Amino acid sequence: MADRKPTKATQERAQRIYTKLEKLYPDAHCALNHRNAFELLVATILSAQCTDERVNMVTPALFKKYPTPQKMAKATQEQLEELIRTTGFYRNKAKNILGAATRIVEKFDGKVPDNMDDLLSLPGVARKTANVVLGNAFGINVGVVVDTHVGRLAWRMGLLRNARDTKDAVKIEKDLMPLFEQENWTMLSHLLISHGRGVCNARKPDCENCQLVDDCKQKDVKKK
DNA sequence: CTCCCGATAT
DNA sequence: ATATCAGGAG
Repeated sequence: MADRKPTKATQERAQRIYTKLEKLYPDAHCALNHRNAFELLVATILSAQCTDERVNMVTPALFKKYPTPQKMAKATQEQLEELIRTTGFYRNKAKNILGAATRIVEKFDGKVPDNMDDLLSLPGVARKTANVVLGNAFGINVGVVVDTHVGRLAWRMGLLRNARDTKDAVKIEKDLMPLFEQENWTMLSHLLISHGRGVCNARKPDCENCQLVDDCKQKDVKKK
């Protein structure tokens, strides 16, 4: 458990990266359309292994029919499945949003919880989804949202202690937290995701047009 | 670890 | 054909 502090060089690189990203994406924000915490919670559950663009195609009809936890809790799983089918994993997701809505009504007075423990008690909600809701719906920075983009970028930019952790979201989160100001944690994931979607994508990173190559390991890998 | 799973890019 | 997309549960 050699949980050493990050090196000063890593700290400085992290700050440099954040500053550049902030200038590149001054209006970075949550790309999942939502009007309140409940909609964001549902949209985030639906976003698993699916583009947020696709999620935004199904949520208007979904929220029109089931705008509140109370209404959604009265839906049948089949009704929900039909509306969310194109997001993939639709049986699990329908069961989870139905179960989450039901639990919110029964245990949380119809309101989406604003703390980590209660959010984690909802079906289909783990740390990533909880961090999204806390950060974007409640403005609470208790952790860093680690999704596939954040994990990939964190590794490419040399912000992880060891490359083995690319699959472990919790370890990635623990590596990232001390490198950035807590008040910036939510924005950090928006910035990394913006860059990860547009430039530093998984398939074909556009290193020629990347402003961060100097702080990136991927450029060496790509030199084939 | 496996499974869930449709849509899109390559 | 294969990889990937704001993951989570068993």
